Amino acid sequence: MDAIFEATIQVLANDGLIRLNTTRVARRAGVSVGTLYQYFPNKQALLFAALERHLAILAIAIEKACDENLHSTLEKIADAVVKAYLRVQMAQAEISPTLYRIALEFDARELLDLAGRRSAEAIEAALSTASDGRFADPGLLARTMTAALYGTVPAFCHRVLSPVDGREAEKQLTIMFRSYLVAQQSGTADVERKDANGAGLQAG
Amino acid sequence: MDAIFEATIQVLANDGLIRLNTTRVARRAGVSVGTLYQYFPNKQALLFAALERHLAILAIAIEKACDENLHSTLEKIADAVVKAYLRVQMAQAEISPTLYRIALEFDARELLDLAGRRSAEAIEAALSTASDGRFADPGLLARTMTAALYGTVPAFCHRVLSPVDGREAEKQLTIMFRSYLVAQQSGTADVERKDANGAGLQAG
Amino acid sequence: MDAIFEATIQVLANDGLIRLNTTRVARRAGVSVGTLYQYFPNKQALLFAALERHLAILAIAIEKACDENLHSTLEKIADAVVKAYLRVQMAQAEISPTLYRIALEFDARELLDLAGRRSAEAIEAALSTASDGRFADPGLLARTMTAALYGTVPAFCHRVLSPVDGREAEKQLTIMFRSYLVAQQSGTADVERKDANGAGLQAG
Amino acid sequence: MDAIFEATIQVLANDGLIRLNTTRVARRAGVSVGTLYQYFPNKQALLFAALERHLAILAIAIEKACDENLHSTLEKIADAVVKAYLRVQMAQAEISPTLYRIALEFDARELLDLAGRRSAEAIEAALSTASDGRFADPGLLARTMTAALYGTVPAFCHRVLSPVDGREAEKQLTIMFRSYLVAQQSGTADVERKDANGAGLQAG
DNA sequence: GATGAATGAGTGTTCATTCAT
DNA sequence: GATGAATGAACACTCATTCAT
Repeated sequence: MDAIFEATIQVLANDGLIRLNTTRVARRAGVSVGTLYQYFPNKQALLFAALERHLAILAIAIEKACDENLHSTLEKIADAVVKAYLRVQMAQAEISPTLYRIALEFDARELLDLAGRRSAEAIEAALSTASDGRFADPGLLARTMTAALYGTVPAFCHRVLSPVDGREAEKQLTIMFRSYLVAQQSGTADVERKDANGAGLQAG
Repeated sequence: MDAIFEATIQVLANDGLIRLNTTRVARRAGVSVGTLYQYFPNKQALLFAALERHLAILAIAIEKACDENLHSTLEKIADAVVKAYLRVQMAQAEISPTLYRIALEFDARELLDLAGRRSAEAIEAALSTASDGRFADPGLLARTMTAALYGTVPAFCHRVLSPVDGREAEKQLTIMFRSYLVAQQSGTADVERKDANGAGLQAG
Repeated sequence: MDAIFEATIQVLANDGLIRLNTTRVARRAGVSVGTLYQYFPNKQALLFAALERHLAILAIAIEKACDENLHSTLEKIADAVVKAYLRVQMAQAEISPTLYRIALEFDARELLDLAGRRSAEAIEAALSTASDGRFADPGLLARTMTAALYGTVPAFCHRVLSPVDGREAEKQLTIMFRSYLVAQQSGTADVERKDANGAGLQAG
Repeated sequence: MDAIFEATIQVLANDGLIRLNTTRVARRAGVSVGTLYQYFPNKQALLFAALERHLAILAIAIEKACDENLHSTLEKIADAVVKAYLRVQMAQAEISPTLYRIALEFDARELLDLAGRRSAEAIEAALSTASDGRFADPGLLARTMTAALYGTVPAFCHRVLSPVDGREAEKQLTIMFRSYLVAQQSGTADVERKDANGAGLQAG
């Protein structure tokens, strides 16, 4: 039932994870607990579904941004990726910290990995076709960027709720990503020279 | 009792946050629940104490790294900060994701803010005395770096457990930080030009 | 569930207030604790409900006695009120002291006030229509009588359990009430002459 | 230790019976729990001691009032007894309801009986020597008066805290007691004629 | 005699899950 | 398929009492 699903999100936003229980979700959805358990085997499944959808929205946004920037410049790619990610996070600011709590509370490694992999692949595709640069290992860069993006933002997004602060975050992150890409491309950093073919961060 | 404290960390590492309850912690510490409650007023206080200690160790490590790199080059500062942060996180890899779960579960904003502020101030001091560069707003850079560091690593550190992966993470993060600092200093990024006096990310 | 309600009364009578706990009540009612908490939000509510019912029975008994004695003589009114009150108390002799313990343990002032007010109003109505007397302030008398009745009996009813002792109590109380009413009506008491318009005891 | 005893009264007045625990009492007395348990075998003994003292003060006050009114008139005896009882209750208004809670909570029948018996005996002595009346059974009257006094007042004294209300209570009770005595003496009440030699209320 | 840290049974309350209707 | 009453294990926390120092 889609109503149950919506109710989960609403309860999460209004009452928080601790006060979320199956009865409350069912009541909000206008059904009985029994019905809820006919659609979701248990509470965890319910929460995972909510997290899964949030991550899917995120991945789709990044994929779209990358698709629209194939054959574009590095600058534009970096800008688009950061902007796309932050747009979604800001729009779901109410629940996204809670969703990350779910990811930690239960072991949602797979879910995070999947979303991370989709994003990293999309970014890699964009970087590989960039009009103004080539990389030894675009996949490494893509995974690192994804890790930084998925890691940095949510941990702080409960502190970056206002549009103003969100804007600042976007600018600084954009600068960081752009300069990272440029640094890796030109190969001027000592460290990079030695380790360009390392595994990098696992995106996810 | 220090045994209670140690037991909390152990239970957190072995059983996870959901399965952590006061009785279990007490039993592991070899004392009774009553004794536990003589040292900690409630469960939250117990968990906050664990988180607080972890964050203090982090902040101290970064402060030390910065103090040792006053009047140093930007490269060395970036290297030292990243290395210091990761050293601590890798050493506490078992529990640090769980500790961050605590921070989300209960509202530990203050604790995080304090640690973030200490780190940002130390980094700012180092950047301000850098031998090879001046910044319009070193505080902004310091806060952004802190945010990126504190945000990126813990969300993924349960995935970056092995020393090998830890090394890779260190390299990529170092490149990112170095190039970010250089980009901000030289002022070549379009975005930066427009927004150099923005407030940036709130570190914490 | 009515079984839960009955069980509360039984546990109160057999084990006393200190040994009454939700689990015991539930077991006695033949249900689980969870079920109990579906009908009563918490322990206090459970106990208040028991007290409330007892007080309602009392108030109804007095109201009925007064209604049946409108336009009757003072003697008959006094007799009827005392008899009605004592009938109920004797019938619930097992639990009524315990119920008063509840009233003291938690703050049940409102509940007591309500029952007292109902009784006082009924008595006032009867006194006002008495065929053989007029009073300056029938409300004052009614409130004082209520206070004396509600106060005197329960504090001692665990000592006045047997029908024999109950009978004695009834006689003495009846004499006291009758003579009080007569004294107030004829105005022969010195004290009364000075204070006939005082506020009297708050019934409840 | 007398300090422990005082502390019990204070904690009872400030924190109430529910929040009274041995540790708190000991701390307030400036001693350790261990010391407390050297003077009182358990918590109940501690509370009984407090109740005992309160009841003793009450009994002494009534005894004194009666002693001063031997060979006096019925009116004066009634006045003196009511006044003496209320004086003590009003003076200890803060704790007396709580003390009665103790009496109900634990089984303090003996303690109450003792105080009641002392009061009843003193009243009987006064009534027996009254200059203006003789009674078939002064002991019965004395016990009934004690029961009414001990019963009526405490149940309502938490509602009759202000001196003003206390005064009103005193007046009405005095009228009731006086007229009761007069009624019994003259033997005009129908009920009384039949039952003058009944056992009456057990004073306590 | 005094101390106070340690004990652990006991309490109120919650909530995921089941299953008879 | 839908319901929601019933379940009962689990948990945070308290406090009377003990006993080694």
